[in-house]
Amino acid sequence: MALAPDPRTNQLLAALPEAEWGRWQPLLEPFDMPLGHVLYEPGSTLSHVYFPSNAIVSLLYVMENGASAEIAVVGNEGLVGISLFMGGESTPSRAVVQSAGQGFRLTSELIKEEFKRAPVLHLLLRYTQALITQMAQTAVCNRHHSLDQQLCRWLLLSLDRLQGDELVMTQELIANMLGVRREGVTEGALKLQEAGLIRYSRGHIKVLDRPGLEARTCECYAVVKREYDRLLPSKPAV
Amino acid sequence: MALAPDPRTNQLLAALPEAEWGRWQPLLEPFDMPLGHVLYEPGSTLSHVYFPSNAIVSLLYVMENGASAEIAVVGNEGLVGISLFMGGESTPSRAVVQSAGQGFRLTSELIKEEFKRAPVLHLLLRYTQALITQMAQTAVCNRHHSLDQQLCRWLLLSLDRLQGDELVMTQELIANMLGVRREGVTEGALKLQEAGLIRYSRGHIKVLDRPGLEARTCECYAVVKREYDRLLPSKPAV
DNA sequence: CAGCGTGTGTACGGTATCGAACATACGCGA
DNA sequence: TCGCGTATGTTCGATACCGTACACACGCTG
Repeated sequence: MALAPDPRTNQLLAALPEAEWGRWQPLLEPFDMPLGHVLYEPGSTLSHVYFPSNAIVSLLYVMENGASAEIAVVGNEGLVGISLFMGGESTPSRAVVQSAGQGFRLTSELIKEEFKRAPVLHLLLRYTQALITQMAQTAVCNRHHSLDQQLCRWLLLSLDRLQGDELVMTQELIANMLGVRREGVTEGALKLQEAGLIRYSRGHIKVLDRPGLEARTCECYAVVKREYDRLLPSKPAV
Repeated sequence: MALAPDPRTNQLLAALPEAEWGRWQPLLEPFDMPLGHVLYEPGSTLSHVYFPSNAIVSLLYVMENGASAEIAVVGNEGLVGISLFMGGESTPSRAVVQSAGQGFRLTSELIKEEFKRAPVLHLLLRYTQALITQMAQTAVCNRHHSLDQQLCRWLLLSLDRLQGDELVMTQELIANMLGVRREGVTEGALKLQEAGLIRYSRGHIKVLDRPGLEARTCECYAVVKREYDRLLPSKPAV
């Protein structure tokens, strides 16, 4: 209903070099962003990238039980849909308009055109997206899950990054990583040991029952692992 | 001391197309990663990107009071130093070897060579890095700061993304964003209103004393804002 | 202007984690 | 083999937040 604002209200569009701006300007489509409108759902393939002019969009992660946490906010300083040019096409999060307004959008084909020229980038950008997922999930996990669950998640993530089933790591250090007290890690580790899932002693942790850990952790571990597997298949690229 | 492992133990290097691999192989420098070694400090300009072979590196955010939280873990599935090719050169976090091992590294000049070809990318990648900072800081804030502080942070971040001093936003929605109960937001908002910092009524929040909010929030707001300002100066690029 | 829905205020016990203080115990090095 | 340093275990009260339940009250709509 409202008049389309100046596209260059968006600071990213405003910062475009003139050559690119000339190319993009005719392709930008004005787009209305009413409160609550969902720009993308977790896992869906994005059709556009969105440049808010005067709207705010929340990147939200919704957990299996329905609880949610905002991962980040995007306003006229940015864009919604980085996974399109990161190479992942989708993300595990949802984008919801949190404050109504207008913006502009560009089709996925056009934004991807801009990346055709740089072949190596894609690999690094895909990795970056996986890393971003890990960060986002860390935020969610910090908010919603118990220390015990987070400990399991942490052990599994670390294990995935090593060969073998043993970690050299004191509980004090783990506590630093998780941002909790050492005593809390001690109690959690005790429970895991009593359950026969791990065995540890003075800085050496041996994982005896990996599926058991996976059963005790929260969904966060699986979300991160799935994204790494999806974005970084172990085969060399063609 | 140990023999340098196969560079392609690192899955990113393994996934490189043969053409790139041929270019990179002679340039990769074997690199030892002893426990506790710091690959980069917050704010420092990176000299290399690191590809762990059998080590684990933690991306750690250390707060002003010394408390810390891990943002992400990197092992042989990835690399340390994305800010180099993201364009930001540095990050507010620290990278510490969490599990000793070896890896390879590439100088910043070489990795940046790979990006010379794609001019537009830089803008988008710089924005991405700012967004990543926001996510990381969200994780830290979730772990360490009070609901009251997080509420102030959230109001300020939202305000920065709008014009004016008013938000149209119910406490229920804010609670969803922060991942807390609605009642908690009510109590926090009450305190802010009683302190004369905001005034609100039925979904309309007016900010009366912005500096007052900044004084009440945690360092997280400033960290994020500083990174956005640094990475995305409002002037159009040349 | 009457009524109802939505947004806000309040109160309760329950619990996970904190902060601090201290007890034990493994295992390396002298 | 003896000690000492570092790693782990245990306890305590304090507190921030949760889950639930319910009361109030603004303002839109009929």
